[in-house]
Amino acid sequence: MANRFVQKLCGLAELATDDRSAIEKATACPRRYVARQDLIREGDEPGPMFVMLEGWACRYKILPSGTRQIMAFLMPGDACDLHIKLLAEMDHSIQTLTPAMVATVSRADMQALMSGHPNVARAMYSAQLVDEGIMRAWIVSMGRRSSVERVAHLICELYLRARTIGLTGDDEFALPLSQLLLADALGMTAVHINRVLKELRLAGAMALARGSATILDPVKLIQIAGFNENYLHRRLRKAL
Amino acid sequence: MANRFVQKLCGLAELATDDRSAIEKATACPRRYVARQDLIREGDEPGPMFVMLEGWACRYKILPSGTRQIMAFLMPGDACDLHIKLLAEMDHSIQTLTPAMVATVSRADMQALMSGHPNVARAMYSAQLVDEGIMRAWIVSMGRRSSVERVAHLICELYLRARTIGLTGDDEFALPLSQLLLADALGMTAVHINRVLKELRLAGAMALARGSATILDPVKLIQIAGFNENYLHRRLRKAL
DNA sequence: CGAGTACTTGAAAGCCGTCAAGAAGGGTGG
DNA sequence: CCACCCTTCTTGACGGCTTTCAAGTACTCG
Repeated sequence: MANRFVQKLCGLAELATDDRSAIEKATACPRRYVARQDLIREGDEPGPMFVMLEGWACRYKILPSGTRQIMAFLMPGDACDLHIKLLAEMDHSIQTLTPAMVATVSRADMQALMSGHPNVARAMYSAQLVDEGIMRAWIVSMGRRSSVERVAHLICELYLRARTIGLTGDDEFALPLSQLLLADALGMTAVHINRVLKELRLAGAMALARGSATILDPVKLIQIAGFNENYLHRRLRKAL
Repeated sequence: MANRFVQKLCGLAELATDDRSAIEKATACPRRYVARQDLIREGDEPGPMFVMLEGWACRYKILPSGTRQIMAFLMPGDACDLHIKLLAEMDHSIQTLTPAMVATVSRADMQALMSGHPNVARAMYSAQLVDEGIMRAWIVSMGRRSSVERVAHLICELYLRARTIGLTGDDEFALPLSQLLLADALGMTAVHINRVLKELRLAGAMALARGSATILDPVKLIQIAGFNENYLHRRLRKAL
C-alpha cells in the first residue's frame, strides 16, 4: 500500500531511498478517524503537524451567522502547516470529510527530518508554496469567476491533484464531496451548485455522481473553467 | 528612519540587537520603484525575495477576460514568499501601488541569516503563517460575506496591520488605494464599492478620503465586519 | 422499514453588475 | 499660472445572476 505522502513529495524533489524511508518512518503510526471528526478546532493550541495518509479533510470556519466557509480541501498526501506550533492558537478548524488515516509529526521530528534530509525539506517547502498557490487561485475564483466557471475550475484542480497521487482513473476520479460541501467551498448555495452541475452535465463537460466525478470532455471543461495549471507547479525548478 | 521589516519581525519573535542588525544588513540596499511598476510577472522565473521597506504593492493576476483580481496587499515590512526560488515560474504578478523602496534578499543570504539567527527564522516563519491566515480570511470574505461586510472587514485588517508597523494615527491611517483597487481586491465592481463606501460613511462607521481612511466608529465597523482579529496572530506563543 | 440526509426543481425577491453620463480632482505642458 | 486632459469618483436606471423559500423525490444508514 503506497504512502501517498511519500508519493506526493517525490513529485516535488528528487528523493533518495533513505529520504523516502525517513519520511515513512516519521508517519509510521497514523491514527484512524471517522468522517466529520475535527482534527483541531479554531481557538485550540496548535499541536503536531497533521499528514493525511488516507481519506479527505477540509479547513473551514464557521461565521457568526452560522454559515460555513471551506478554505481548503486536504486529500491523501497533503500535510498541514509546517511551523504551526509557532502560533498561540488556530484561526480555523480542520475536519475529516471521510474516514481517514492521519499521521501526526511533532515539530521537533519534522525539523530533524528536514535538517537531516535537505531534499525532503525542499519538497516540504515546495508543497507549502503549492498550497499557497491554491489559496490564491481560490481567491481568484471567488472574486472573478462565475459560478459555472468556479465549479469547473475546482474540478480541474482536484482532478490534477488526485492524479499526482495516483488516485484517478482515465476520465473519472473519487470525489467524496456532497453538493453542500462544494457549496461551502465555493461560496455558493447548495441549490445553485445543483443547477450549475446540471448545466455542466447537459453541456457534456462533466458529471458528478455520488462519490465520484467524471470528466466527460476535458477540453471543454478546461475551457469553461479558464483553467491554467501553472499554480499547481507540477513542473519544478530542476537545479538551484 | 525605522526599518519597518525589523519592526514587524520584532512583533513576531524576541529579537536581540544583533538579530536586528543582521536583518538591517540583509536589507541595506533597497531599490526605488515608481508606482504601478511590476516587481515580477506571472511566468517569470523567481529571483530573490522582495522585502517592502516603504510603500505598498499587491499580488495580482489578470484573467483571460481582462479582469484583474488582487490576492494580497503588501505594506511596509511585508516580505514575499520565502522559498519562492524552488518554483520554476511565478503563478502571479507583483506590482507597486505607490512609489516604493524594495530590498531584495537572495535565498542564500536569507538561509544564512535564518540559520545564524534562529529567532529571525521563527519570526519569518510566523510572518508566513500570518500571511496564510490572511489569505484564508480573504477566502472567507469573498465566499460568505456581503459586500458591506467585506469592505468593512478589509479596512479592519489593513488598519491593524498598519498599526503593528506604526503607520496609524488615532482613528486614521494612510490607505493609498483607489476604489478601483479595492474593487479588484474584493471581487466587486468599482461602482458598487462606491455605493458601499457611501453606506458605511452614512452609517457613521468609516470614511475613505483620497489616500487615507478614517475609522469613525471602531465598534460599529468591527460589528459590521464581523471582525475577529485572531487570524492576524498578534498574540504569539511565548515559549516553545 | 423508517428517518434523516442529500438531491432536485420551481417561483419570487434581492444583491450586484452593467451601461451611461456627469462631476471632481490631480498632473502636465504651454 | 492657467488650460487641458485623464483618471477617479459619483449617481441613476436596468438587467441578470444568485439566493431564498418551499416542496417533493431519491438515497443511505441504522
